[in-house]
Amino acid sequence: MPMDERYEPSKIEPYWQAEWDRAELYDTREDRARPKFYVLEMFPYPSGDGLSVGHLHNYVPCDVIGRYKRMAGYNVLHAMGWDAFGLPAENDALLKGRHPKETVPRYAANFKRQLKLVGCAYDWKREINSSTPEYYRWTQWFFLLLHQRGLAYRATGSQWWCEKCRTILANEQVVNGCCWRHTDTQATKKDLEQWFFKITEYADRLLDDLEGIDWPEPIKLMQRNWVGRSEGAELAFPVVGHPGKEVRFFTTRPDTVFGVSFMVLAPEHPLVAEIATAAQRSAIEEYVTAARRQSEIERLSTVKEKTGVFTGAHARNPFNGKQIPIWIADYVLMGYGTGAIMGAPGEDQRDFEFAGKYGLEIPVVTAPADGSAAPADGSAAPAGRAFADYGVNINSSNSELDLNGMKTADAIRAVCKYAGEHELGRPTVSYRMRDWLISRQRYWGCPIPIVYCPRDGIVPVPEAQLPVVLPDMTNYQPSGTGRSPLANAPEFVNTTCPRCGGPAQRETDTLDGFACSSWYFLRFASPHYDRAPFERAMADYWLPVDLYVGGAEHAVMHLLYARMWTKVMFDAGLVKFKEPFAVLRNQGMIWAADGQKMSKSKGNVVTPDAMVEKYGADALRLWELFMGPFEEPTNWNEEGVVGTARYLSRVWNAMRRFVEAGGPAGNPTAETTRRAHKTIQTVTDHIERLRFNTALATLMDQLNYLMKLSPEQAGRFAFESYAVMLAPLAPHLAEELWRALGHTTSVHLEPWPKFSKELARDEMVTVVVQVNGKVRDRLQVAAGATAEANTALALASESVQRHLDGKPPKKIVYVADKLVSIVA
RNA sequence: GCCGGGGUGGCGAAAUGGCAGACGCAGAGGACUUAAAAUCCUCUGGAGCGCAAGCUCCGUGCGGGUUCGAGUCCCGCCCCCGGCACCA
Repeated sequence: MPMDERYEPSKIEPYWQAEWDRAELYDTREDRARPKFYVLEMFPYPSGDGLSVGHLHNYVPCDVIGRYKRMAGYNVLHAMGWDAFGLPAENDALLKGRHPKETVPRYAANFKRQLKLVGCAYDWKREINSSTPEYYRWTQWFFLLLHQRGLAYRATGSQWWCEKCRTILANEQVVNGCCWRHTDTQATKKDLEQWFFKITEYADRLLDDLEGIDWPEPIKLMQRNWVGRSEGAELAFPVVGHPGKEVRFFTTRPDTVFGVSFMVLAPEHPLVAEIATAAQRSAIEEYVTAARRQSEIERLSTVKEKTGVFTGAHARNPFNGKQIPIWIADYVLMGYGTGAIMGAPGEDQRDFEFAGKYGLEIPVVTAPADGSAAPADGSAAPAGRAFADYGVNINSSNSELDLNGMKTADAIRAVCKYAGEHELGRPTVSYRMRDWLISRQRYWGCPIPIVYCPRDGIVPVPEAQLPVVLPDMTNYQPSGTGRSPLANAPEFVNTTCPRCGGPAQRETDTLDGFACSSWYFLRFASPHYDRAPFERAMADYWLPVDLYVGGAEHAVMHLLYARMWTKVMFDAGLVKFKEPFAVLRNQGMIWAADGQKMSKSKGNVVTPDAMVEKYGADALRLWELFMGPFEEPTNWNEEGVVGTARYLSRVWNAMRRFVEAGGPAGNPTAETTRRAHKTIQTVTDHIERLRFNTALATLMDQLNYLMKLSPEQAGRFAFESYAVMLAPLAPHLAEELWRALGHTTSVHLEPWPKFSKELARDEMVTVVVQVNGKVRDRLQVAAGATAEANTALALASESVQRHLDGKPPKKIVYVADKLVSIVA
């Protein structure tokens, strides 16, 4: 078929997109003779702004992998869906006065149109939307599963609250301690009964199973730090004058127990009210109120000076009988450990600062193990800071226990043993991670399938009655009471108890959006199955995900929650894998040309629509791939698209010249054949390793080479394999080239080209000759030449002789086919 | 403050411890054209030497080190980006 004189993407791209749809080219096939490959990108929230070229830096590379794997012989599952519940949609709805039920599908349709516009190949028959009853029915089902397994419970949690909005605020809606809409109104905390998932029960497994998955190390590290496992001891000191009352606390350094000079309780600690003396009461109350106004990040800031208030009460350290003051301070959090600590200022920098500020004693009980700079006995800490490292105990003994001279690790064991024998405490593991608060006082979310019955209490909605449908409210403004807008829908709230049939009320909170995204990867395996969240056989076949791609901003929460749910499913016998994502990669963020985040308000958004119109979808795709390493962030630069568009034009012209010459088998030289095979080898390797930028550079290089040859010299193999390799990268142009080469089937059904290692091997190599570390000559020699031969050639070089200047070589380093390094 | 990732031409970037700057953008010169666009060819890190082919020196944030050889490994700094957690 003859080719047009010029490459005009606007003529060919819509044609092939329609053709692929018609041929159902990207429908998932389940050919059991082929291995499966499940590639997935984190499903997006379909915003009204549509996709930017920044988003495509995730979708285009995944599309390339999906297309490549299909050609390489895999059954590929690659589908797309919408994470459509949540705060952004609800805010957008309140702002524009349009119901999310109407806007979400419209926005999603726009995303879909844009993805099709750039030629991304998804199996759209598997499209899912987390805000549809067909989907969230099963999110509710999972809630019931967790509830049934004792992993969902109710407890008090505090939430930010704005007195003017009369509504709950998300963390991100609190700016400088005030409401985002009312910058003059201090946000306060409101206590509410809410639902939690017991993710802490999975803490150790979430840590241990990181070992077996291929994820970026920084992400694994962030997860480990988030879980924050630490080993230590839980001890208890009795409160003086309050028989039966004690301060229980966790410490990682029980060895420093002889150096405790005070205790600190979190301001919220229940013991505070009981033990505070009358004289201190008002100061305490004032401090507690102030502490509750701060965000956690503020409270935990290291740059801020430590503050606290004395309760007036004392505790007795049972290890040495000392009476020590009990304080409260905001640097101790109720949510970690037991909400209390022992103050060992000689060995903990925070305690050191606190003791310094309030004139508390600073005993020293640990000395450096090497004996250097051993602090003087007594109360003065050395060098103006705590000695927090492990060392050797000093000043640490009572009549039964003598730690002096013991190394820290041994002293820890000794204290734990002693504490156990005297019922003072026990070794404990503590975690930084807290349980997952899943209640949201919002309208646009998945209703929690729970009913409150005056007779039967908390009753889960039976599975057969799912879904609990989100009512179609016209007024989803905040309720003003702190409850979700659903509380304003009596037809929703008022129901009958599933157990006794009597009048009852529905739970009005909705589920955290992270619940929807904790299982969606399973839904794609059987998206229309209506008897369970997924069809077992399909899940067994497709899961786990072979390549999961998304931004590093989801390093912790989403990925941790999805991992936890998967483990719950495993425990329930629903799936046979423990980890949902075998391989994870993070694409680099694309900033706008001005280095800022692309956003409509900044007016720096570049849309795929504009780029496709100007340069074509293939050119845009190629620039997304070529602009830099896939995992590195970079700034958008439109001028680069000119380059990839020009490259595609050159491909077109080269192919046209070849086809017009009759597409000859030709008689390529060994070198030309070698280059063709080596190109396949390199491109294959680089795509496998997600190094799309260098894969493309290799193809550009090869094109430059082919253009210097006549069609006869280049030969058919070079051009055919070239067109096939272009298929995942520039899918529209590749179809056109393939057809021009005389084929009648889609290039996307072709097998990935094979190369011969034998033929790809270099015949001639450049051996670099160095004298004293500087390059002085280059030898063009046959690959595999002997060390003797190459060394002799190197020494014979005129330039080498000149730089040796008559001196005899002292040493010669030889690297086969690479280098002769002469040291004179 | 802590943790993680970076710093290479005018720009985006290449480079298993072995030729620094592949590939592209921008720029300069030339060919084609009445002209322009498009396309094609040549040059393009800095300094110096040479009529010339070419040659020499310097150069991967800064300062040290290891090595025959360092953009790459080690130690100490500076700057930028991301994340967050004073976690007892």
